[in-house]
Parts: sequence; structure tokens; C-alpha cells
Amino acid sequence: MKTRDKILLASLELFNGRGERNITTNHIAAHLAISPGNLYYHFRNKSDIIYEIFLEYEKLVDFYLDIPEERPISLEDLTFYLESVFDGLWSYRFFHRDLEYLLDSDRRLRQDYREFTNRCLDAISRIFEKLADAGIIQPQPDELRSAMSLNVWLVITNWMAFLKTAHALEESTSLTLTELKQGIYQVLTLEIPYLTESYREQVMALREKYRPRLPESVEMTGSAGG
Amino acid sequence: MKTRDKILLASLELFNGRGERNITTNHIAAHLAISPGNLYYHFRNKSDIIYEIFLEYEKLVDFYLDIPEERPISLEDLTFYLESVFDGLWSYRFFHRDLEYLLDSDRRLRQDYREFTNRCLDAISRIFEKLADAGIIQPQPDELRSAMSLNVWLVITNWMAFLKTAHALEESTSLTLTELKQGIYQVLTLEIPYLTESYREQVMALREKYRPRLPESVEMTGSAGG
DNA sequence: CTATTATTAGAGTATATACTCTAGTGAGTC
DNA sequence: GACTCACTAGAGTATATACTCTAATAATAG
Repeated sequence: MKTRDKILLASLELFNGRGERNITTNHIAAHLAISPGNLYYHFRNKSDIIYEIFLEYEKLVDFYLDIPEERPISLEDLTFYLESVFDGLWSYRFFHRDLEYLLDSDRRLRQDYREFTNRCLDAISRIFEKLADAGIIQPQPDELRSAMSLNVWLVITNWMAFLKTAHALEESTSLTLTELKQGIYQVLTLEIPYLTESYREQVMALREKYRPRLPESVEMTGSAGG
Repeated sequence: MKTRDKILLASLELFNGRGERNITTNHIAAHLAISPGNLYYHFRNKSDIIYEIFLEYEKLVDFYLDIPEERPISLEDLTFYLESVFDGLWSYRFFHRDLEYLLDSDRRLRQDYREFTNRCLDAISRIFEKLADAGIIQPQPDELRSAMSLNVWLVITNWMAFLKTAHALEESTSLTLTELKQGIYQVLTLEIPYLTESYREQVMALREKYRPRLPESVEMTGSAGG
């Protein structure tokens, strides 16, 4: 593998593991056992590394969220969309963590991310539309559909932060992909009231699959013995 | 005003304005025209400053979210809760921005914040319960109510980040409290399907008040002509 | 006044951070 | 062998960051 690609891969790994803020270019170089100079031969600066990683992320999500225009969508499609989006979120999880700082430091990234967000919101909205076409949910007026799409987006993008901050586990215990996907449970919760009678049971069963196994994950001051 | 309080106030102001990550203790001291040594006489380190600011924030929100046990709650109460929570979020808006890093750097803060989150979730859940008691929304089974409360929390705490990142405006144009409160529109969107017939119109009218005035705020690549 | 305590200034420090500069190496080409 | 060119090493640098130290000043108590 080319050094350039190794740098991108190692950066992503380190960023995901310890947060972009805690990882310096020297860390990345040391992790790969290359010199800082070598790293800076391949990338002008840290921002450029992050930007390229974002482009990968963007490409991945855009690929997943390519909603077919002709054919109707099914419950399987919905499952695929949700699973894929959370997979993407997991693979590039450092990104949303320091999002505001990253966007403040890089104009290109800021602009691209804004467009990316809007594409995602459109995709979510189209999914709602097609779910209604397929008779899975009741059709909604445009305005409600956009507001709901936005709520879905907020839940999806904030789910990981919630887990990491409100989680009962200590910092050492890292998150698992399974826990992350409990976000799907939350997203499906948003759709419950709009389900049609004919699909209600199926969707509720799907949702049940993602239900948090250990309720203690959001446990409070609760009994220590638990 | 005592130097100690001035430090807390200036820190909050600077953190809110430019992000905790971009503000050093030296910045804070310079802003107040005091010496770094003076600052460190009053606070052991930067974390301690942040921790004390969090305690204020916590106190404020706990005060607002003190749900009365005896009397039923009204729509006015709901409005008050929403307005207050977003006011709090606004006043301490730096906090959620760098949340993960802050919690990673300070165990006390991590623990306290976790409990704080759980108290908030409980409060939201109790509000739902009492809204149902008051006949404003339909009663929900416990499990659905917790999942919905969590969604409300996710929307509330992520709303600001969304505005700052997806906003069409440039970085220089700062957020206004009015824009922030459009988050109330999003929260009320979550409740729409559960409204009772007798209150539907009133709540929809309330929601309308917070509707984003300029739809361009979430505008996409849309027609340049506007 | 004297002694004590709270507060402040301001220079200083160890470390980190993002990044630069010079000097190469090794594979291929003519 | 001379030359190019992608790639790499490693020491070095300017600046920033969080924080410390010493000494001085203001406030207060006896």
C-alpha cells in the first residue's frame, strides 16, 4: 500500500479511536513509523488529510443513499438504508465529534459538508415519500415531511455522541457497532405513529430487533447492585 | 465583581463565542487584562473553570425542569419548559460543542453530566406523562415514552450544532437566539401525531410561531436566483 | 503599627504542535 | 554512468499552551 493511503487509513483509525483533537500529525507519523517530513510530503497539512477522509465518507454515504427513482422501495430497502448510514457513521465516527471545529478551520469542508447535509436531508425526505407510495407509512404534507426528515437526521447524527456521553460505561470501554445500531430503534420510533395498519406489525418487529438489550446502558444513579 | 466571577463570566463569553478549543487560559487572562498567574490563583486549571461553568448550567436547567408533582401542567407550562431549555442551551452553548472532549478530560464532569442527562430524560418523560394526564397528548406505554423522550433530547441538544454546520450563512454571521428557538418547532413536530383532537389546533398554532421564517436557512444547491 | 491573609503582576518554563528544510535513497531511463 | 523523479528520514523551528514561581501589593485583624 502506498504511503499516502497508509496515512489516510492510520489517520482515520487514530481519529476514530482518540478524537481528532488528540491526534497530531506527529502521532500519525509515529504510528506508521515514518517521519513527519514524509507525512508532509504527501499532505500539505492536517486539514488536507481530514478533507480527503471526508470525501471518502461523503462518497460512501452518497452511494448508500442513492434512492431509486423508478421502482418502489420495500421494508428491506429501509433496513438497508438505516444499516448503511449507521455503518458509515461508525467508520467515520471521529468526524461528527469535532464537526464544528473542523468546519471552522476549513472553508472547503464547510461548504461541502453543508451540501452533503442537504443531500442527506433530501434523501431522507425521498425515502419517506416512497415509503408512503409503498403504503408503509401514511403520506404527509411536504412541510411535515421536511421537519420529520430533519428530526431523523438530528437523531442519527447525534446518536453516537449521546452514547459516548450518557453511557454508563467508563471511557475505557469503547462503543460497539451493535450499540450504535440501537440508533435505528430510535429512528424507527419516530415513524411509529405514521405506520399504516398493514405494515405496523412488521415495522414494529423490525424495530424490536434493535432494541437496547441492556437497559442499564442509560441507567442513572440506580441501585449499585444492578 | 470579584476576579473569580469575572473569570467565569469571561470564560463563558469567550467559549461561547469562539469555542472552548480556541480559547486558552492566556486568552481569558488577556481579555480581562489580568495576569495568567492571577487566573491560576483562582483556578487550578482550565478544567476547573469549565467544571464550575457546567455546575451553573446544570443548576439552571435543573431549576427550569423542576416538574410540579401535584398540579397538572398546561400548554403554557410546556411553552415555558421549551423556551427555558433553549435559553439555557443558548447561554452555555459552548458546552455541547466540545462535549466529548470535555468529558474525556474530566472524570467529575463525565459523571455529573451523565447524571444530568438522565435527570433531563426523566423530566422530559414526566412532561409527556403529565401532558397525557392533562389530555393534551394521548397516553403512551412506558417504553414508547422513554424512546420518545430520548428523541426529544437528541433533537434539542443537536439542534444548535445543526444550525451552525448546515446553516447557509457564513461563519462570520453568528447565530441568533431566535434561530435557535426554531428548535422548538422541531420538538413540537415530534409530538404532532400524539396530540388529542381537543388540543391539536392550539399546539399546531404554537408550533407555527417557531416556524423558520426564511426557508433558505436550510436551502440547498437550489436555484441561484432565489 | 505589626502580622497575616487574600490577591495580583509578570516573567518564566516544560512540553507540544504544526510544519519546514536539507539531504538524501532507490528504481527506472537514456 | 549521468539523470530524473517519486519518495523518505530526521533534525530543526516558530509559536502556542497550560501552568509555575517569586515577589509585590491591598485588605484586614489585633
